[in-house]
Amino acid sequence: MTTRELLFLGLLRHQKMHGYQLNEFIQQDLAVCTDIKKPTAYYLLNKMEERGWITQSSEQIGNRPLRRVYQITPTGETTFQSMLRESMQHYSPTYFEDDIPLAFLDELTTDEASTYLETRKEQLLAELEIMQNTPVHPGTVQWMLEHRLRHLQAEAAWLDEVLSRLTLMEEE
Amino acid sequence: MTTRELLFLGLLRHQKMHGYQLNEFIQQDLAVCTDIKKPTAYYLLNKMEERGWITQSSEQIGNRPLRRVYQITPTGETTFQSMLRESMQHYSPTYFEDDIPLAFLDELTTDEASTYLETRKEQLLAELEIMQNTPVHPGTVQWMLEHRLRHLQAEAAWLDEVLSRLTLMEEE
DNA sequence: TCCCGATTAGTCAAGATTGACTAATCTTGC
DNA sequence: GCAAGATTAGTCAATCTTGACTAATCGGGA
Repeated sequence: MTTRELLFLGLLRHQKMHGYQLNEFIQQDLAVCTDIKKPTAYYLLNKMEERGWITQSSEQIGNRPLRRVYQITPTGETTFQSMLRESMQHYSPTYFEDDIPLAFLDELTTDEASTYLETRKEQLLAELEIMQNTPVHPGTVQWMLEHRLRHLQAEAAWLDEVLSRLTLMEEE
Repeated sequence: MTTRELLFLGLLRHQKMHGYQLNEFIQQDLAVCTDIKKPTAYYLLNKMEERGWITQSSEQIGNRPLRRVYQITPTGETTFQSMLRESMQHYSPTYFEDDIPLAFLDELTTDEASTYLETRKEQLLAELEIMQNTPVHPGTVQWMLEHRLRHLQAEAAWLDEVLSRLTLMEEE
């Protein structure tokens, strides 16, 4: 995912941030769109520094441990601009992990399959519920929420169809 | 993705296969649901052998290079059964790489953004076209195709909405 | 005041993934 | 009959990702 680097650059454009802050923001506010783990974040930030897209400096507040503050460079800004345009105009296919078990649906009895898929559906509906009750986020994060909402709805509709087909097969 | 291992086990249940054959099948028939590269496949197959899920044996036909034939073991079959049930009942969230550029949509003029998203839409529609003209696949592969089709349609609808909102903003 | 769990800030080694490469055989067009 | 490209079958080194760990400081209740 090259877009992970785009994300870091985009976040650093508005303000310098330290590693912990970046990780917090990604895990709390951007959980809808990505799931970058902490060590991955530091790895990418180091790489970006080597490439000259950002700089690191150390900062200490009180007796807290030293922390690295990351700041975008002019090169980083240029990179951001071109990566944004590049990624904005390309559709990249998404693979659904859940498709693979689906390929072996016929190894289970229709009855057993239905039970499992009902469980899955409940989880899906729970997530839909959460999303629909999420307070409106400012700016473009809201767009991502809506995007995700649409896909979740498509997924729910699809699951319903699979389940009803299974029921039909069961009756035969 | 643990489901990649499920996939290999599922494929080997019906017939022993050699590495090349597995890779061919995944790239040609399962391109809708995954994109496992060749070295990843061999890596996973080796790991699965170490765990005792499959066995390797060498085979030579004519003067062709030696090839490894993979075969599922009883342990592998048990693993398949439990992995299938496990994965079938859990919904796992999908992240869309395209969401990240979307987060910085407001860094572009509405005009420029529209142009890029139109390009993206064309690629999406081209893929939709291909999928709708794909001949019906046998068995459950067809289900995956339909699943993907639904998500592509949701994506197209979403893109349309973003584009129309951008147009509204442009008029203000 | 002092102890314990939460928070802060990160590291490390192990595991997963892939682009680029190798090296043999086949095939087909002349 | 043979040279050039396609196909077969796989390897290797580099890169990316993460679970589990470390080690300090802070906050609040007994």
